[in-house]
Amino acid sequence: MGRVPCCDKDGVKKGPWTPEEDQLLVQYIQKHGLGCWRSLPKNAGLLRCGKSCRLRWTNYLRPDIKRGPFSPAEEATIVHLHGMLGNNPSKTVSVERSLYGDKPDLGYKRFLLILPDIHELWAYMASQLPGRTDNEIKNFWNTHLKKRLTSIGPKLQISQSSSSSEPINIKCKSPSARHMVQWESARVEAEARLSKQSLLVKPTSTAKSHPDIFLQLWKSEVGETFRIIEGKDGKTCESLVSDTPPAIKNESVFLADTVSPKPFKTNTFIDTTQEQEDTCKPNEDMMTVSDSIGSNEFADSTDTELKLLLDFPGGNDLEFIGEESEFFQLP
DNA sequence: AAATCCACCAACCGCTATAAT
DNA sequence: CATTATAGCGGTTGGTGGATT
Repeated sequence: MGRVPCCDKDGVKKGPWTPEEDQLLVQYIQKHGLGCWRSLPKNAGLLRCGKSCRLRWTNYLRPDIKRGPFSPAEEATIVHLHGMLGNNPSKTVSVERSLYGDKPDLGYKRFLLILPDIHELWAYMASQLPGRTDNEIKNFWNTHLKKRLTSIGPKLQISQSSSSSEPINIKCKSPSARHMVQWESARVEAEARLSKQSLLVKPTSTAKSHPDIFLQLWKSEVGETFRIIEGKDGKTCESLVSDTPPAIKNESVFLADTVSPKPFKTNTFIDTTQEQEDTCKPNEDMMTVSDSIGSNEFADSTDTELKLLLDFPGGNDLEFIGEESEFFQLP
């Protein structure tokens, strides 16, 4: 029963590929096209397993791969997506909303507008950066961007007193950097809270089968801050969603303008003491809400050192997303 | 000049979902 | 339906080359 083995493990070469092996692989694929990786090594005269051939082709030999350094725009995209999504592979967004019993409302759909349908982070980033592979992006993040973000950490002025119970004061001049830090803080915090709650609350069958962390986020305080946002004209988010398909890009940009400032303030204080005490009060606001930031504030960026990494043309955090229509497909 | 350190990145590993038998 | 291979993913490792001591 089942399939025959893909290749016998004995006699399979490992390690770096030689130019001769590359040539054999490329020539074979050019002649026969992409097909069964299992039979490819034998047919191409390679002493490699099919998996190794596939990886070599996917990550290095593919003709549409863009080599060379990442452009600032590519860097910014990676940083921004990583800031929004993190790199936890468990953050799977399911499109099968019917699984959840309670039907998500329109506000939730809007919430998801800025959270693309991610199944795999690096693969998704690769899909947003034509010519780049997930492996390349992952390497670039691990060796360059993570380090740079760490090194500029002090410039974000995320100060924390000696007591861990003191509030974390985020003072970041760049609106986009602020937005990213704020979102990441909220996301991490919400995850921590959900994690704590999952330990405190008896697991139910429905809770166990709740794989969508974004739905949980939406139902948490973070989502709350999105749900209760008032638009510029005083309407709520939900009320802004029409039944007819909107001009997605414009609406989403507007969403970014209205949503990002409201839940957070310029100096966002996240009271960790309060957080520890409030783990069983999911409905209380955990964010200090202020109206001190509006879309106008996006014009006052002076944080040039962060700008390259974190900002986008036009000063709108999510404007770059507008270039990719895939972002705005409703789940 | 030799030894050591460090950054980079290709390749591997282990895992999961899906497809084939 | 059960079993097993395959494809594809994120995380990690290890070789290589340049920089520093």
